[in-house]
Amino acid sequence: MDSIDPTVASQDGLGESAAKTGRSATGRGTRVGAVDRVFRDIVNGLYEGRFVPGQRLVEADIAAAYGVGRSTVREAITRLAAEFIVEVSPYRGAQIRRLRRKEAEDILILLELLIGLAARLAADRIDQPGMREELSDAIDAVMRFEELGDSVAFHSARNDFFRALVAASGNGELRRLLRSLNIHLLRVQMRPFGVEGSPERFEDYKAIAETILDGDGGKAEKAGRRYISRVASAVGALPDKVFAK
Amino acid sequence: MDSIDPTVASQDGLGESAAKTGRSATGRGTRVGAVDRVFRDIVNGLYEGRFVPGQRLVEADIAAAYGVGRSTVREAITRLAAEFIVEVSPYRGAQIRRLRRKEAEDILILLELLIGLAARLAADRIDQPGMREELSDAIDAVMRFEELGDSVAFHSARNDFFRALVAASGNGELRRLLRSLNIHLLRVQMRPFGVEGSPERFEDYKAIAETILDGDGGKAEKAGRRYISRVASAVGALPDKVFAK
DNA sequence: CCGTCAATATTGTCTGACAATTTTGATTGA
DNA sequence: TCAATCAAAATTGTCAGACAATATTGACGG
Repeated sequence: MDSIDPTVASQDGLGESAAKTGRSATGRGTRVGAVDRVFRDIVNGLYEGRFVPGQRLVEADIAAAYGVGRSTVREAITRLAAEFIVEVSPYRGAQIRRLRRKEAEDILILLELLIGLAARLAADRIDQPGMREELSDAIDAVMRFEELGDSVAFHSARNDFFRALVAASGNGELRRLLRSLNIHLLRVQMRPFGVEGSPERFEDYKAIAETILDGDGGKAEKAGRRYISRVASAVGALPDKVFAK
Repeated sequence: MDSIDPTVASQDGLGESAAKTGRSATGRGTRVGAVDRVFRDIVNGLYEGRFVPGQRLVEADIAAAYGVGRSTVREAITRLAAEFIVEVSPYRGAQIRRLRRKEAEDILILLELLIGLAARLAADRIDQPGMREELSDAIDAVMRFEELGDSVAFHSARNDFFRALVAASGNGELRRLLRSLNIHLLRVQMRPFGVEGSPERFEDYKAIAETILDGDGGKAEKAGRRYISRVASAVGALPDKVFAK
């Protein structure tokens, strides 16, 4: 019954809001079905703290909370599992993945490579119509938070910036790949320890954006990699209790 | 009813054989359930030509063919979709993904980066116990096919080699990431055109293995990247009809 | 406090149902 | 003949209920 701490919250409001926001994974702007609604809301809930790493997802509870059938929940969980957001063990159910230190390190190694690539490709394509403007807007939005502190709005702006960056790279598979790399989890797990809000990061964001806007692929790649490498250092300095196992 | 050409073959034999072979995605050697059986058999079927890119997967047909419920099929398809092996559109079902030229190119760009990384990391860790031997065996198995022509056994040996390579890299996330990059599809779609069997490739395999066994990370990375880059050239030279859209 | 075992909870899967939507095929009009 | 139209059929999306398999819990005795 009441299984866990930050339990599946309000019955309807959340699901509804997610339903309106969402776009289908299928690509076109299709209306979202019940599975999508549940899936999205759990991912969003992760960011909003309604679900936390380690939390168990009991099918019946979720079905009741969202007012959907168990098969729908099951499909949503299957998708979460396929993206490695949850771990499923047979007859023991799903729980939100909690990264071990080694896993976080491994992810960051890959992330460094991929963000570096994204930055380089983006720089090479910056003269594509609309590209420059979009990226420029995105970085401006981020930099506006340099004075202000950490906040939900900041995280959102920074997300948008990286989304724009990856989009600018023009490599669709890269977008997919980054999604299956669990940056979600990394962020959520590290967030309470202020890895990402610190002032020096703004230097990095600025450097990435400027080198890309200059069309300098080599420097952009370096800037991208340096940023992730610094995040990795910060993560490495975190105490054991942040990580699983 | 009878919807497509290479239709879901024999009723029982395939599922059974897959069931015995399989290991669960969960990590441990758990017994596979019905969903796993279907999922695996479709992926294997791809390699064996029983399923081809573009083919439609009708839930009821598959359920009947494997003797499972539709919900089971549905879960299997959800997993296939999450790994981008099939594309699902609402109310129009799933069909095996067929790569466009651009997608294949994008994949190869990423693959070059990731195989390069895998080779470098593997070289750095080659002195880990058992590592050297495993990789050595794997490359020997591959090279044994230099004289003989292309064959199923060769593909299997080469797969084992790369699996060993990635395992040697010690980066678990890299393994996952490579899985969600659709090398499956790339291979299957290109195979009829002999991209991978050609003799020059053996030079590449040898170079990768030797540099890793020497523990030379820099050279290993280069060798890995060069190999993929050559595959990319070959793929680039293929005619349009190989690709979708 | 520790092991044993039954009661309970939860997952894995099947079946059957029905609405929503797409696809197909027949009919009609130009 | 061809194209537009519309009903019939096929297929998917979702739910509910059922039951076996397995894991977890808690009571009991030592």
